[in-house]
Amino acid sequence: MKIKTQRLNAIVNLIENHKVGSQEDLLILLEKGGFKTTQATLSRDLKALKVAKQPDQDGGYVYVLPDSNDQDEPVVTHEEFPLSGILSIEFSGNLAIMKTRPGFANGVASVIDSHGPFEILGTIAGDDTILIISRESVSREEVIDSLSLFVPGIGDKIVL
Amino acid sequence: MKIKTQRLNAIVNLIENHKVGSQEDLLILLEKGGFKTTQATLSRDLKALKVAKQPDQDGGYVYVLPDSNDQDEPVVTHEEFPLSGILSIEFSGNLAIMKTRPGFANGVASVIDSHGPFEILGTIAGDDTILIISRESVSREEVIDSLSLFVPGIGDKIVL
DNA sequence: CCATTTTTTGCATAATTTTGCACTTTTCCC
DNA sequence: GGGAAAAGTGCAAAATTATGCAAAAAATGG
Repeated sequence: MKIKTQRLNAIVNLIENHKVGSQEDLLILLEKGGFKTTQATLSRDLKALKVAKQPDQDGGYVYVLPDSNDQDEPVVTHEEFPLSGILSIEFSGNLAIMKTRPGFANGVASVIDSHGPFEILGTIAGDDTILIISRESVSREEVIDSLSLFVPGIGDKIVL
Repeated sequence: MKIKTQRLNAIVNLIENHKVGSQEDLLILLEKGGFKTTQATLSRDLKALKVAKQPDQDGGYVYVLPDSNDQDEPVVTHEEFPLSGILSIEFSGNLAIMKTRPGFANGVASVIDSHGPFEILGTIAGDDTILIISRESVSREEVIDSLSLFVPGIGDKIVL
C-alpha cells in the first residue's frame, strides 16, 4: 500500500479517536505511529480528506471528519413543505403568539424548532397556540423573515 | 441595540446563503450589509458560533455552520444531578428559556415550582422548553442563584 | 532498463487565523 | 444616577495553516 494512503488512513483514525487541535498535534501523533512527515503535507492531506477545523465547547478547536452523507450533492438541510394549520401570528414585545387549528400547535412548533432559526430563542406549544420567544433586539420583520424560509406565506397571517 | 447579536445573525445568514471562503471575504460581505468590524472580531464570532472551516470540492475552503444536532451533552448520573435533562438556559428580558431533553420540561418545571423561589414568578412547560418568568427587577444572576440551590451546575448551562 | 510524465513531498514563505492586551461600551445593581 | 463589573472590540503580534516551487519518488510506455 502506498505510504500516502496509509498515512491518510492513520489520520482518519487519529481524528476519530483523539481530540486533535492543530496540525502540529497531528504531526506528533503521526510520528508516534511511525509516520514522518511535515505540517505542509498534513495541510494537503487534511484538505484532501475534507477534514474541517471546528471550534469546540472547551474554547479550543478540533478537527472533524466530514459527514459521510455530505456528498457533492447540495445537502437538503430541511425539507420545505406547506405548513398547514397555521391561522395567525401576532406580536407582543419580543413574543409572538401563533394560533393554529386545534391539535396542530405541537407539530408546527416542532418544525420551527427543528429549523432552529437564530432569531428564535424557543417555542412552547399548547393545543392550538404556540408562544414564540425571539432573541433580544431581533425585530418582528426578522422573525417573520426567518419563519418565511420554511413557512411560505406566513406574512399573510400576521395580525396587525 | 445589540450590534453583536445582529452581526452574529448576519454571519449565519451570509454563511447559509453564500460560499464564504475566508474571514476577509466575510468581512467584505458584512460591510456591504452595513456591519463594520475587523477580522479579529470575526475570528471570535465564528468561534462563538462554532462555524468550521472545511475544504470543499472546488479545491478551496468554505465556512460551514455546525450541525444543529451536535450538541454533545455531558452525560451525568441521576445521583449527581437530580435535574438531569437540562440542556441550556438563556435570557430575554425578564424571561428565561430553559431547554431540556424532550419530555423533561414538565418534570423539571415541576421541581422548580415546588421550590417556589421568590425570584421566580412562575413557569410554563412544553415538551422540551420551559418558560421562566422572573419577578420584576430581579437580575439574571439572582435567578441563576436561586436555581443553583437545587440545580447544581446550572451556571454552566447559561447561553450568552 | 531508460526516458518521460505524473505524483508526492519538503522547504520557505505567504496567507490566514487566533489571541494577549488595553481600551471602550454595555450591563448590572444599589 | 453612578460606580463597579462584565462584555465587546481593535490593534498588533503570535500561532497556525496554505501553497508556489523545485526536487525526489513513483508510475508509465516504449
